[in-house]
Amino acid sequence: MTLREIAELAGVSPSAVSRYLNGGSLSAAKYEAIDKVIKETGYVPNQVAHDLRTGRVRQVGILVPKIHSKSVSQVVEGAHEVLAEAGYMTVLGSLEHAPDSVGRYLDWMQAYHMAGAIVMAANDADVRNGTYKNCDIPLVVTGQHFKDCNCVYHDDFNAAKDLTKLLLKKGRTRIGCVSAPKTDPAVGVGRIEGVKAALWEAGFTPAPPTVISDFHMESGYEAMQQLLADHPDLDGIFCATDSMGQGAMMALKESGRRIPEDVSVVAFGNDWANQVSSPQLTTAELYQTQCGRDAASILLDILEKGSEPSYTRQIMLGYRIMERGSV
Amino acid sequence: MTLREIAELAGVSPSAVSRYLNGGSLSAAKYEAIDKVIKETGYVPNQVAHDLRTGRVRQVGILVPKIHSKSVSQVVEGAHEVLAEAGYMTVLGSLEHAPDSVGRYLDWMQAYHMAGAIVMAANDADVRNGTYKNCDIPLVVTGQHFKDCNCVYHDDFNAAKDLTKLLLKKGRTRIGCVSAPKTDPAVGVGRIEGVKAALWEAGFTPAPPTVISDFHMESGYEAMQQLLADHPDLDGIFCATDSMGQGAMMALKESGRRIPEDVSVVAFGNDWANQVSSPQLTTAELYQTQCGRDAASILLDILEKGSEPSYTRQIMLGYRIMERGSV
DNA sequence: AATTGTAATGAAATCGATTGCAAAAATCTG
DNA sequence: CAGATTTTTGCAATCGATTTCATTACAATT
Repeated sequence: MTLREIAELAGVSPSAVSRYLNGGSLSAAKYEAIDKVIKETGYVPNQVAHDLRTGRVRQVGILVPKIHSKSVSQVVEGAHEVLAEAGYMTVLGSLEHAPDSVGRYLDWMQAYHMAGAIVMAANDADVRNGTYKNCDIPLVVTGQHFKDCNCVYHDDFNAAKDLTKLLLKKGRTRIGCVSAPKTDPAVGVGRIEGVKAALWEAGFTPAPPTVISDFHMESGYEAMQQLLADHPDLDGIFCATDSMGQGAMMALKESGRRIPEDVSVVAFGNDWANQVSSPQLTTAELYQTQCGRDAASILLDILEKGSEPSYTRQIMLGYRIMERGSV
Repeated sequence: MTLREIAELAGVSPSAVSRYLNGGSLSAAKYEAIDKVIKETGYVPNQVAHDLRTGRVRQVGILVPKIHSKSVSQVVEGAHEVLAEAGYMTVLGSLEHAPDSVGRYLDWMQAYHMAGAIVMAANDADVRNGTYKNCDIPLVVTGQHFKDCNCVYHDDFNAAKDLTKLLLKKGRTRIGCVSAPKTDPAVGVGRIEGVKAALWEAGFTPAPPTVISDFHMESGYEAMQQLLADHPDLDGIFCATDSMGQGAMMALKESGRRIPEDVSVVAFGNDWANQVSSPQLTTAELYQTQCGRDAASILLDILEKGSEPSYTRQIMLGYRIMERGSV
């Protein structure tokens, strides 16, 4: 069923049908005739032809490091919510099985003339080699702060600082860290900087002993064992993510230490698992869903309100400390 | 930059450029000339125009009840993996903020002439009112079994039966259930049927006391309290999902019962939280990622191999019982 | 009744690719 | 080397919409 066929059936010109669909001056008689034919035939306009002619594609790409992860799925959910509301489709691109394909995905999205894209920046390598710059659709980066680039990110620094202050307030003075790979600037670097800042302000000058782990619970478990082997007297542990925090708690309990009597533990993410572990794990909650919503809103601002695209918008989101039994 | 401009710059006809892009007889000299111009200008063919002309859109829609959920994100991940590999984009549609819009999404996907769609059927209302039937792009339904419909689903019945047999093997004879709403045929009905079948075969004729809960931990907690109020002597609890299982364990512990000494608990889903709770929760793991992969593969079979579309394919996936401390 | 302004109408061009077809060029026969 | 065969080539039509523009119809004004 094409627009032309509808026009013939209704005895009008194609232009009239187009005006029926998109609004334009049309006599009541013709309107009715077209309406009737369309209802009868169940005609649906070909969106591809529409998009080609108008040059506007109501699709937004979202690039993520992987899909099945709490923070990622929350950001996607937030973005989808806002985009769907505004009539845009969300097109997914995951880097999990093709880690170096940010450029390929962006090319693809440009080829489709998509309205814009949201990029969850897991690492900043692509920013350094300029993948984002020479892209002629509007982009918003999430989870990481970059100069000259629309972005929505979390206050990892202060959240980590507050968690550390909480450890100090509980009388902990020998703090150790289970960190994440440095390739992730926000998680692997920013959070540890927050810890250091809190310790520095409290007068503890040497940097805290830190072991780098790779996000998983098992790896957090091993990292904790290593920390304990080198520094058996630690009494406060900062973990960069919840799963590593849970792994660390396992190692601590296994070593005979009591939480929080002997050691306090804090982590990051507010996963629901933290409520079922014993003790419950104290964490900082980041507003991931809001992050996705805000990224989408920025995009819509650029697309719909036609606001200055060269002006870069940056949004830093807050956090919430969830104090639980582990401190 | 359009194909025509490239043709002019290279001094050839548009057809030649098209042949360069899509493969077709072309002299070496012309090939080189076009290649040079394309490399210099960074030309990317307009995919929308391509799709309009060929009538083939390399996009597949995936309809989900919500995005941020373990099982959903796993299915999406599996589907995306297979689709991306085959050169298709994954377009997301979530029903969370527009519960009744399965039809609207399908219309949208048809308007875009997408290659196909994967539908995670959270409830079967849409099947009953035929939303899926009068859709002229190929569909694959996941998570639920339907006649005359491509689908990939789990063996909820036997998984639940095996979990129940495990309870029986541990000497539990007074079994209670925390179930899910009946609007979800697989989770809310199929799993309980499995429990009943196991009990029946073991000679326990009366149906087990069952309270319906709505998936969340809090609601599982309340359901368990109610079960205990009505049947204080229960010694084995079957929960239809992990989160409800964790809620149930909380209620049991709070009532002073010891797990697994006084009561055994089993649930469904193998969430990682089950490893950090104490005791660790025994569950059945379903292969959600595989479910997504299989759904995508069925679609690709229909699209690429052009296999009989009227022939419906049905795949039932297995499961794995993860026995842990809660039994 | 003549004039002016506004609303309605459809023919034709356009978006940016692909493709059938006939003509031209190159290659292969004997 | 003429003739048959195959490979290259570009013109023009096409996919299914939108949109400009010139024209017609109609109502309002003087």
